[in-house]
Amino acid sequence: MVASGDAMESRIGRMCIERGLKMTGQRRVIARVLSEAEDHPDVEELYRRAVDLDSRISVATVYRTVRLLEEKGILERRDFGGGRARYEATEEGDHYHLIDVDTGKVVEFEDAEHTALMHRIAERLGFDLVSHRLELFARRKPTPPDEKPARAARAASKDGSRR
Amino acid sequence: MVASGDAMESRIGRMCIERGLKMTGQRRVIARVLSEAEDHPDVEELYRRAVDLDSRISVATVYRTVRLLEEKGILERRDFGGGRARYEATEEGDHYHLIDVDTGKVVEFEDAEHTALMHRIAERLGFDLVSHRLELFARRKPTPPDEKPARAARAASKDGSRR
DNA sequence: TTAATTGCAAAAGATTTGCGGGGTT
DNA sequence: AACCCCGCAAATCTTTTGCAATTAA
Repeated sequence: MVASGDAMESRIGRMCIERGLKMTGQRRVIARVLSEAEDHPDVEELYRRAVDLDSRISVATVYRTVRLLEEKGILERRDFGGGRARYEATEEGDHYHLIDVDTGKVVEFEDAEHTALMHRIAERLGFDLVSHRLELFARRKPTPPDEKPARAARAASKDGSRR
Repeated sequence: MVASGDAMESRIGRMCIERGLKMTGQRRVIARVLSEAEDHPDVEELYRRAVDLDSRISVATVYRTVRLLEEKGILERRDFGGGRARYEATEEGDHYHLIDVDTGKVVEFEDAEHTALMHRIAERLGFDLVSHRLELFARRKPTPPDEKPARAARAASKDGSRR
């Protein structure tokens, strides 16, 4: 058989191959879109981005692929309210999301203290923690008129899919 | 007019009256079902329980009522996974949910430390916390063979709606 | 009386699926 | 060649809504 060079394969594309998934053209495209996404797109948005790269892709396939990758642990499904599921690549270490209730922007953050606390709480109740889910809904703090405007938050601000 | 005694009104029924909602027969029934619920039923389940008390109720009305009560702050909508929204009466103080991944049972718990931490985190990111959401998914800890079996957890164990 | 509420069934929005054709291993 | 995957459209599932009839205030 022909040697299949992974050289041009996206990060998620490589993960698919590692897990022995059959790499079709559309999977490669979707994997690339996901690899390049820095936000938390929903299926509609993934579909738009994928079609931009290759028009021979249907929403059904995006749904099927996103589902498959979630089962394989490559993707994680999120619910930020708004009816549609949103996705992001699985990353090392837990991180959480703060949703700006006015703009819909999503800010990611880590907090080891919180993670540890979750384990302690489950423990206290007689359980082993399998996973947990945390979302903060918040409003940007108004800048006090007398102080110099606050600089941008250190955490990355990632917007969601289009409205 | 005839004096309308609240005496036989359910707890949530009284809250509806306080907020000036028009009390129809179906609302009274749904309010009663909600007042008596000790779990986190979804709309289907609420509908079943309501119909048991009065067959002249439609699912549409349950959907409409549950939505109205949520807007009025009387109910809170929950998402424990599984596709359908689930509801519980708003209570004093924040409490959270641990879902047993094997049985679907829901355990409620409070944790002031966690609540405080959430405010601190939002603050740190430059936001005012509006609300937050936390769910633990966990598995009951196996009883070590050498020790006497653990007694029931102190927290109340509430199951969800039927599967 | 008057405006709000209800039932019914149709509509909507998101996601899944059956099927015949096509691509990957 | 064998089996998996794709596109399409129809099907599901949950929740919402238009409309005419009914009811609380």
